[in-house]
Amino acid sequence: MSAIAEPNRLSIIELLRDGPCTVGEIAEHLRLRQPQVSKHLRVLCEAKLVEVHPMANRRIYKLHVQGLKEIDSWLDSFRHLWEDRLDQLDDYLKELQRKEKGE
Amino acid sequence: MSAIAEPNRLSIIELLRDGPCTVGEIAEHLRLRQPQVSKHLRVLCEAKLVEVHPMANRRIYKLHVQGLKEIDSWLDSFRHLWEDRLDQLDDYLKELQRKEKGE
DNA sequence: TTTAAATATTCCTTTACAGGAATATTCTTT
DNA sequence: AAAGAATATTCCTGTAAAGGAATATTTAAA
Repeated sequence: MSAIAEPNRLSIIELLRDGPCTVGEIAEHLRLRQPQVSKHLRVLCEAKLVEVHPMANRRIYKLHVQGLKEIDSWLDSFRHLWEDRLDQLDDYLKELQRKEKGE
Repeated sequence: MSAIAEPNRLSIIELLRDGPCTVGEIAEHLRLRQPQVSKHLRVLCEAKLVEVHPMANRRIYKLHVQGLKEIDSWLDSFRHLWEDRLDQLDDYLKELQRKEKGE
């Protein structure tokens, strides 16, 4: 998760949403220097959020669907919060009162 | 996004998934010291991922649905990647070839 | 085979931030 | 009012990591 915390890396991910890119293209679009882009891509690769396809001289980067799916399935465990309309706070307060009486 | 990058904060979020908690309870469950928990909660609050409900002596924290929804809707823009079965790489390679012939 | 392009890596410096310890604040209880 | 919970804040220190500059590496082109 910390991989997409860095703003420039988030931008890279969002840029790649529109399709694969080479390192140079990314650097140009985001107005970053090539070495930094390479470094960020390295981190994103290790986080399985991006994958490389060496093609002759260049290296084409694209989103790694697997990694994004994992974030999605993590969010899944929270979805009930806004689908069900249960008010957790009320329940908690009642629970609290119950405990305090018990003491 | 950087709010949930920190491991302890991620744990807090996951703990609150099961319902509201007071600062002390969080500290106890996660084996963290109270001041650190307060600091993390501050960050999570500012990120709109968590909300406070002062209740007498204590402060009850719970998930802020809005913030989680925003992450979810951000992910929405990527969902077509694994729903449609389009191979972006092939398209990009063809595009690349086209450009190189043009030069 | 030398040169040039595209990308990766290394080293250095600076900065952001997490944790620890101590203290301040707020509210309750006696 | 005083004492004691529960929580927040401040100050300090160490460390991880991002950016800059220079350099190495790989592959294509001449």
